[in-house]
Amino acid sequence: MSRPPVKTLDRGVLPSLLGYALRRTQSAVFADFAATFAGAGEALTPGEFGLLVLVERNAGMSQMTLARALGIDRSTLVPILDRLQGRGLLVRRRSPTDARTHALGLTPDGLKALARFSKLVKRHETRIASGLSTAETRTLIDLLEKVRAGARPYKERP
Amino acid sequence: MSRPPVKTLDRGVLPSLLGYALRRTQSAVFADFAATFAGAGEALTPGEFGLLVLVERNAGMSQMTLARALGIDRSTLVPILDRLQGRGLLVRRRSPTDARTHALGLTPDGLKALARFSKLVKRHETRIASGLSTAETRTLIDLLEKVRAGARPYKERP
DNA sequence: TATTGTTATACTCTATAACTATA
DNA sequence: TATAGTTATAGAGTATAACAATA
Repeated sequence: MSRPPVKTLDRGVLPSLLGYALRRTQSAVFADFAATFAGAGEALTPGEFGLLVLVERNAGMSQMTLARALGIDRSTLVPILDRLQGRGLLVRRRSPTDARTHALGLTPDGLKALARFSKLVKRHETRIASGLSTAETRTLIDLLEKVRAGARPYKERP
Repeated sequence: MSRPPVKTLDRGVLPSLLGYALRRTQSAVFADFAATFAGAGEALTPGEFGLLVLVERNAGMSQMTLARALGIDRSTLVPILDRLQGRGLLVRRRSPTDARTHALGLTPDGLKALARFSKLVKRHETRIASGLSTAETRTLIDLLEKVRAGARPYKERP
């Protein structure tokens, strides 16, 4: 019945395996996020949640501004907004001051949904941090920020 | 010149923002990995590196075994192996004991490439951990493992 | 001329379902 | 009947290049 064990890259292969630990944890956390939402009959990705929060806190922002804040190309953003708009959570309004841009905003439904989503995210955050003390969680976030600071920026200046 | 500041979700929105910190750090680390390889004229993703290490350490393993170890569907694995095989790094051999399966292995070129890749990954790992002491790095990996343990598993048993 | 949003196009990663060869 | 690998297909995330509208 039992399969022979597979030698993984857990140990010995690399000095610290920080990147690997990060990837595995991130994957498990993503799965927990999805499971938390699915269990409540909702469907949302962490990226969509982040986007909605950004739009809620910066009502009227343009797609370019949002794309920059998310670190993605403006063309990538288009189908993502299409979907959220199709779900009735978000609207593109014509900016009165610059007709080239759209003023993004949440619909009343979007605001209600975001309130529900935030509760689920809190539940999710509580679960993934359940093995850690408050101090440990604080330490973890601090260390993650230090790692982020040490990583090379996305685009090297040419 | 300066753009008005965008309110992000850094603070106040959620209890701990662990998931968010994880995502941002993971993204920066991924970018550093890519930049490290691009800077050396090589191209490889963290996932491809992990796959190569797995095959090197488990020569003759089948695609199903590898897919399970990677946590992906067997159909997802096919084009990934196609590409690595197309680059001459990996081979699918017919298993002598079970003709349904392929015995995976690295080519001599694949072994040489993996040695180069491993040096680059060490360089990358050193850089991303450069802001941390050895003890902090150890702590970070331990805390990440605790988080992973607290997250719900991918598939709930039905 | 430069910027914004969109479209067209192209990869990659991911999955499910159906097919084939084998067990 | 069950398993391994493949293919067909589809959805999402990512990008670059070109285009129309507007500044």
